[in-house]
Amino acid sequence: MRWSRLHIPTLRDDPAEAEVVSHKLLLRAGYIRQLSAGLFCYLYLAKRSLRKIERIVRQEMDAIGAQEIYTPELHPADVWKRSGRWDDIGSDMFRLKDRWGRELCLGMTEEEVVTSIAVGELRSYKQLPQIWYQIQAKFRDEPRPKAGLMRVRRFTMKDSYTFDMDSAGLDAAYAQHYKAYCRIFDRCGLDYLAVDAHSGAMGGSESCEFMVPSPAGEDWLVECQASGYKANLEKAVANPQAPASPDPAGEFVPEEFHTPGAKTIEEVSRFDDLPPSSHIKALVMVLDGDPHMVLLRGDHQLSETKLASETGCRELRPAHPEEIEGWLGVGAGFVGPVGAGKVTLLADTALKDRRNMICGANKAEFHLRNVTPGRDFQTRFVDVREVQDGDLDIVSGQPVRRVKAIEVGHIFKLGYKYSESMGLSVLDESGKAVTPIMGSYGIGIERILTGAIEQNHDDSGMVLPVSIAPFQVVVTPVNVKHDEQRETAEALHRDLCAAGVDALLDDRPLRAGAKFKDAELIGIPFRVTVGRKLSDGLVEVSDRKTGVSFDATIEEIAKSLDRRIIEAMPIAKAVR
RNA sequence: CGGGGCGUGGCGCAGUCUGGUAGCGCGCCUGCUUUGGGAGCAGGAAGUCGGGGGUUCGAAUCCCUCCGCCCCGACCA
Repeated sequence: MRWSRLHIPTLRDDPAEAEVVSHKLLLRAGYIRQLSAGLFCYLYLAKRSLRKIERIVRQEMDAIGAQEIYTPELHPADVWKRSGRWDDIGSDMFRLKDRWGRELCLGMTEEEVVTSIAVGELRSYKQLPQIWYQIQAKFRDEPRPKAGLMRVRRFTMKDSYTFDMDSAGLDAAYAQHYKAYCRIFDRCGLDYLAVDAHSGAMGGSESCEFMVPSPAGEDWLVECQASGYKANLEKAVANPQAPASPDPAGEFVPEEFHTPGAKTIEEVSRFDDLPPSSHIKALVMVLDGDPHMVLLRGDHQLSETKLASETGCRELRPAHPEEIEGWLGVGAGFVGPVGAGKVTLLADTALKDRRNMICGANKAEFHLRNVTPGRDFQTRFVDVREVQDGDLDIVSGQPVRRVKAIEVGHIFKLGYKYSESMGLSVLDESGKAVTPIMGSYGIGIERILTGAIEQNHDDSGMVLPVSIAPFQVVVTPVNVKHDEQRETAEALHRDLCAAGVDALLDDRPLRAGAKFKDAELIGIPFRVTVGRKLSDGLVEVSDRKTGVSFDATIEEIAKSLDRRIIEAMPIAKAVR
């Protein structure tokens, strides 16, 4: 391709609306343009790069025997009603009506559609297992699209679905996907982690997220290097650090003390000289309409995700101030478990075996000291605490740390949720109807590009892995008016393309500096400069990542570049 | 949905407080010079100042209203 004929609108300045690196660079390098909040147009470079990512994904999916299919992005409401998710999913789903008033939605995931196909097609155990996948647009009406391609309302997803006769079959399909995903992310040059994850609205028993550590990420994962433990913060477990001061020994009776104006743990601890870890934090939450008081150690944070999965509730929110007043007769700052009346108590496991703690007295301006869980109030103990930096790993006892990351893939063991609700069944060897067990597996195609940019950039621009860069090589004649330089560059470019190298010819009539800057900005891994050394029969090859350059003769260049590209190509490593 | 910010040629911004008919840098076009790290000179094109309404002799500027975008929070498969 000749750069002079391409539309690659690079910008010198960072667009004002971009905050995160990948967003800035995608705009500046002329990869994307925004159409509206969370909606982006992909220009030529982005499209090329995404196509390369998709190609890797296809190769690895095909390699595990998955079959590529396509289903429409527009779904009739009917299939979603059959699984129950038409009502379960709220305003995240784009819903619309056709001219007859029939309800439709834009697909945000395809379990329902794929299962409905399976219902019509699969009859016999002989047809199983099946792995179906597609690479297709998904739509989510995000409350807040942000950070360029990171969180958008339309994105490209590789989603696959497996159907098996039994859980051993599902385990195998899940393991196959796990391995394929590792190979995909390795080959895309990502530094990633596979973490234990929460299944959320997808349902199912087990799930694993593929996370790319990056400060720009929106998810947290928890990792212990000593034991290799890795989990999404929503699911992570660890032992809390010991309380900052030991509980007072002895059998004391709860006793009120005056704490005027002290509503937060911080403020109350000024009255009692005890650290937050000696306090009980009481949060009034509404779970499916019912009042609950969730008790945590004063220095701990509630994980709403854990609370939801521990209680199995569908809807969860903090109580409004008026509700708290109504149920407990006092404002939020002074509520506590002792004498909480009809409000259901739930305590975090970190409060088990603690004694003589501080908590709200359910009386304005008063707190209680010497409160011992299990003696002064009865409750169920559940793990609803968000893991903190420095907590101790369950297995190794070593500290864990929290890391920000971008989710690029997620694999789920779905179980029977969709096959059962939608009536999928096949006959087994004995002629008995059996409900197949399903799995579902997703990859965010654009997030691979985003993650790669976040992890690979410098002050000059993107430094893309050669496997997903829009071009592998750019051939740059320093001065196109110089006939010999121009002709040599054109010939080189032709030879490279003929040799299977994905090369771009920068034949624009610009000064060399401007061309170098642009090539660096858009992240082409190698540059061949045809310039003054041509009189000695030499051209210069420079490596975008290291900045290192070397001279090569024109005769050798195709071969030596080919070798460099192969060496630089990220390869699938051993499965982690 | 709550809080904050912004909206002026393609991009980045000034001008708004204090009303007087739009400016700077980059980019773009033409010519000449230049040509290995975002060239120089000369000439030029390009703006419903987000939309609508109002106040005023006069509105980018003041008032009302609507829209859009970004950030924080809530939410999130």
